[in-house]
Amino acid sequence: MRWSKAFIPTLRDDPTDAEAVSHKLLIRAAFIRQLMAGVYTLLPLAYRSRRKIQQIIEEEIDAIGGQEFLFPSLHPAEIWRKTGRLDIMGDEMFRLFDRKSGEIVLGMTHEEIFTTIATEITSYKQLPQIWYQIHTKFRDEPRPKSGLLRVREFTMKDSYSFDIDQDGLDKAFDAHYAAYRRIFARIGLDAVPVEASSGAMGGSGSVEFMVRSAAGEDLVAHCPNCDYAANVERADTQIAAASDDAGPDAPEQFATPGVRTIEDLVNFEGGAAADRQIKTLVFVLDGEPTLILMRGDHSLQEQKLQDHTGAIEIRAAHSEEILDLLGADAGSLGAVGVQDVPIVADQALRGRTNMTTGANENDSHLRGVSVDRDIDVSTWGSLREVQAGEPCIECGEPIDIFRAIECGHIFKLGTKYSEPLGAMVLDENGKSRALYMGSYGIGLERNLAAVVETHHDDKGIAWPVPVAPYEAVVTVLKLDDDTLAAADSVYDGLKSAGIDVIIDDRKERPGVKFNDAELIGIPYRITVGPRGLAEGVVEVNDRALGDTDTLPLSDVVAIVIAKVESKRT
RNA sequence: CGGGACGUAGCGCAGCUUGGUAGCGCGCAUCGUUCGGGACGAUGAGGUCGCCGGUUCAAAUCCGGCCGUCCCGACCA
Repeated sequence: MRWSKAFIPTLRDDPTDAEAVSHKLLIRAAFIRQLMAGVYTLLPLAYRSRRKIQQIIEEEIDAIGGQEFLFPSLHPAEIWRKTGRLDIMGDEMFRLFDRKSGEIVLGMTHEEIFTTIATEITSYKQLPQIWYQIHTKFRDEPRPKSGLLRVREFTMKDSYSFDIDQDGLDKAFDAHYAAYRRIFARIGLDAVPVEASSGAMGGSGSVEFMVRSAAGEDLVAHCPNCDYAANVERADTQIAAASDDAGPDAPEQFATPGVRTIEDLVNFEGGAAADRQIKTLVFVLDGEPTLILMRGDHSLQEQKLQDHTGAIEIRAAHSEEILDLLGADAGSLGAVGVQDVPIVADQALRGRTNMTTGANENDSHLRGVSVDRDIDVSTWGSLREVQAGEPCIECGEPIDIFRAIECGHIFKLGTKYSEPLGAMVLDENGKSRALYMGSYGIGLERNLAAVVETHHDDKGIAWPVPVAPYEAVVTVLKLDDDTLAAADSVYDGLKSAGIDVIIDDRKERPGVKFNDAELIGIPYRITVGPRGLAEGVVEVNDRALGDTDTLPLSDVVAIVIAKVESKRT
């Protein structure tokens, strides 16, 4: 490619709004343009990089026996209704109607649709199968943000495994786990596998691949000692042994004027320490008001509550609903004596005695509450969010928590989709059995942005060679016949060796060319100028290291080829 | 869904308070000088001021509605 003919409209002004670094750089360096909220055009540079990510993914999924398909994005709503996910997905699913008023949805994932073809698997002899596609997904995110990191239309590699039993599923899952580790390593991402919640996907287990980054939207609990890692939506917590005194025979009500928060009650004369308080939250789970009880110093993890209860729609109750239900405002709520409302309690409250909680009367609390004696708990669960510094569930050492970008997610689905959709096969005994399925996803553009988040400096992007839009740029410093001829010989030599190379033949000053190449992040720059040519040399600059070597013109092609090939994965 | 801000040339912005027919920087075009780390001069092209309505002799500016975009929150009662 000749830069003078390429569409690379490099900008030099930053967008005003502070956002993810990758977003700013991808805009400034002419990789992407926004079309509307959460929808982006990939310009040629970005598309080149995305295709390389795609190529790596295809190689690795093919290597574990994957077969590539192309499924439609338009789905009949009916199929989603069959598995119940038309409702579960809610507003996140784009919906439209065709000319016959037929209800259509845009695919946000493809478990149902792949399963329509999987019904054609009829015998255990055809198993196992791994099927995948790389295609567009549509998700009407409530709040798209951070450029390519959270969007409404994006490309996903989604694969699905079909097996006769759990053992087969485990093998397919492990194969994907290994393939994903190779994919992220090749792309240049340091992705940590972590235990995760399965959320709306359902199933028995899942692992997310997390890349540490300040721009990430997920929080990962990680133990530096034993390497335990889990999304905080899922991370287990240790239960500290409590040594409460028995307290009185019955709760005692006492006046607490103006006390509204846990903190207030800690500081109130005759109040209680935070870990001796019961925090009462009101949530509406699928329309049903429910009390959630937490220890005063603990935070509810909503995803854990959702996973525990199986609720689809979950929200905090409004203040009027709370008043209506319990007769008091938030700040004075409690579960003592509450009979007609489900009560979900965190396991940290099990067996606790002599606790303090709200009395369901404004400006009034109860002390001497024994949980087992005084509260009619419906179910117990692990509901609280793990905090940095608390003991690791595996080894007891203090854990740390870091922000991360979810770059891949793999699920064991079991028969959740095959049963309602009738994807059955006959086993060796002629018995009909539902397929065991797994699903496995990687968001390509998010991975592209994650690479930029983790590979940049004050000059711009520094692409790893395997995903760089161009592996090398030949920068021509002066457009005279001799310099151009020398530069063209380098360019042709690299190109014919299969190097992705671009020649910067623009009529620009050298400084502009250097800065643009660095902003865009091309890994190797070969600088060809009259000054060097007089000595028979050119320069090779390494974008990531910042090093510059001076090399004989006659050797430079072979050396750059060797450099590039050593970095390809 | 709640709160806040913004929408003016390809991009980044000023002008609006106090209404009088639109400007700055970058970029773009032409010419000249320069040119191994974001050059300079001259000339020039480019705008339905988000959309609709209202007030007014007159609206980018004031009022109302709508649309769009961004940010914060979505919990700790």
